[in-house]
Amino acid sequence: MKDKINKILQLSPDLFNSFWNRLEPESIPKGKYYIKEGQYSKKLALITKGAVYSFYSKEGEEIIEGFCFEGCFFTDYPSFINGIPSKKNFKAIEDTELLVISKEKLDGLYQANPSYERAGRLMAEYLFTSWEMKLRDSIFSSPTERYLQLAANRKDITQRIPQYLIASYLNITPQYLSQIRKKLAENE
Amino acid sequence: MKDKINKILQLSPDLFNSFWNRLEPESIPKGKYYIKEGQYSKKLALITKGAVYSFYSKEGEEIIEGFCFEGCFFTDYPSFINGIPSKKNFKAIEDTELLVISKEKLDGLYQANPSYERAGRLMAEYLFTSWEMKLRDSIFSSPTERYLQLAANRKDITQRIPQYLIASYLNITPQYLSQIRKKLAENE
DNA sequence: CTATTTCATTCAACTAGTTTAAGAAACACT
DNA sequence: AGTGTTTCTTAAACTAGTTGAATGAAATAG
Repeated sequence: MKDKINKILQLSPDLFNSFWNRLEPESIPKGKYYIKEGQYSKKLALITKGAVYSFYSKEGEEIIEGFCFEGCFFTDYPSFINGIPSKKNFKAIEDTELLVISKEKLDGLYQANPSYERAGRLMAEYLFTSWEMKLRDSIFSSPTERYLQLAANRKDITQRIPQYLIASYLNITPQYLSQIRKKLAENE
Repeated sequence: MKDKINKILQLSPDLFNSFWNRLEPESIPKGKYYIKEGQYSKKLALITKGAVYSFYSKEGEEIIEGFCFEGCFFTDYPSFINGIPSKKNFKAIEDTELLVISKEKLDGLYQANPSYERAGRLMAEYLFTSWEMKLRDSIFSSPTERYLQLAANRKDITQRIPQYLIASYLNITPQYLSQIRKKLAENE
């Protein structure tokens, strides 16, 4: 996992370890919130075990934005970066173990060594470009197509996550997802 | 305009000027492409005059992602950052004047001074967070609501941009936008 | 200043996705 | 095991948004 992460950050082994040693363990029990909308997200969290999903709430409904599994960093970036209240929520799907670093400590690293500045830039660029791809995908493809892609490329999601959450992620009702699955099964 | 830009980049006056002096003028005539999908986007461009829009093409249709006006930086970021072919197009809506910097020169700056590294990070973070807001907006609001927001907050768009492009931006057909406008006008 | 193309509107028929409501299946808990 | 709870499926009625075709208005070219 460390290797996978440093592929993005491109830090020297020493600097990477120094970053890693500043991470502190936390845990979230299944079904519990880690961040609620309105709160300030002051920590960057890495999942070492478990799964978390992020969602907006609209009229009591959860509108799921994404899922995070082992090896994935998450935080509410607008809140973390700009110090504004978070507009979304993060909740554990399973019992989850984290390694976290506070905004202050991270800023400390940025100032301590330009390599961290660079790592921060690479991270933001990485997030930004993956974001673009997600947006493109959601514009381009119908729910059926997106479900097919998910089933093909993201077994981690389709196998670990209940269907009504997947429906919310695809931005459709569970009933409609059921209908899609039925049609796909018929055409086998 | 310079002030507005350096509010994001947070460079010292000297470093900002040094960056600014590396920019080179280019121009795009109305209706012409600046980047076509499949090409490599190797420059970051700032609009000093005119307007540009970016779009994906799907079965011959243009699906508009966004508009850029004076003071706005644009490039295909995934292509620019990761050196992959661009998946979208950029075309001038009006005769447009640019200031551009190549990826190589920008990387040169990053290496020359950590302040640029920091500016790059701030830029990527800024883009990333505005992206999130755009995505949230498009998930949350109906086309009618989004049109109302546009009409209220983005006169630059509704006044300068033809309606069929706005429809594409809202991800609806021009016919439906017409219908929306009619209904809104009736309820005045 | 007319001819041509491009843009905006209207309408009717259609399709994709929602809603409501009900039953079936899986799960959790003494 | 059996009972309550949560998840998944099915179906019918509905709504939002599309398609296609026709019409008029505006911009552009020659």
